[in-house]
Amino acid sequence: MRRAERLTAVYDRLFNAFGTQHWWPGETPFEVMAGAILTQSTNWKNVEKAILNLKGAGVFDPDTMLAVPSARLALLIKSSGYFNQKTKKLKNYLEFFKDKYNASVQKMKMEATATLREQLLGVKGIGKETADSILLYALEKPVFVVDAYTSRVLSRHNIISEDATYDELQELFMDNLPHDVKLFNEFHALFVKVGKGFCKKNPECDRCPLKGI
DNA sequence: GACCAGGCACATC
DNA sequence: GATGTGCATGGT
Repeated sequence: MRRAERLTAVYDRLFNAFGTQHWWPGETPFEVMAGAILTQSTNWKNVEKAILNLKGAGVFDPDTMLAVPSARLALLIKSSGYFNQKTKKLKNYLEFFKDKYNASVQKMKMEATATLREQLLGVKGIGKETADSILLYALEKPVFVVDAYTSRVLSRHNIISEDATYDELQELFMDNLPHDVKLFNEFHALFVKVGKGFCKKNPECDRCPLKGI
């Protein structure tokens, strides 16, 4: 089967099994941006607590967050783990967001995708997955987000090599699927869904919707 | 009480 | 370029 057909088959099976995932689980683009950093190597539940804390403290907007002393910010996001590192990362990002785009999502969206990605990757603490998550889920740019689940699920089902790189995986999707924001949004979310569930451990793959694909 | 979670930067070879 | 390590909480 051709690459494109194979990927479409994967998508169809996942979508038929799990349906719409309603991602990203954040209310605003800014919440997606902050969440993308906070969820690095961290369970989303722990991130939700951190975001609730930030909202509860009344500091969940770019200007206020930048002004909050790092020690206090770290305490507020404690539940998300790596809190000292993430405090720096958040502030680095917020400085960039404010300096370059006046903390305006609308202004940011007007910039070319390739330029945005370069700029995001230039922010210390923003790597490929975080940059792409912000591009797709906050700015609605057609960029495929790769993560540990994408690689795990696809390699487990012998669709890609176990040691395929981020770039290789991203190209696989970008070269073989229409650059559609809705499709990329749903597809990534479905990988997380199946990765957390049936594909987590080999034995459970018996009931995996991707079995035998 | 291990083990892992929607990464990333940095050091070292 | 590949490989190893620190960062840290909370759920299973």
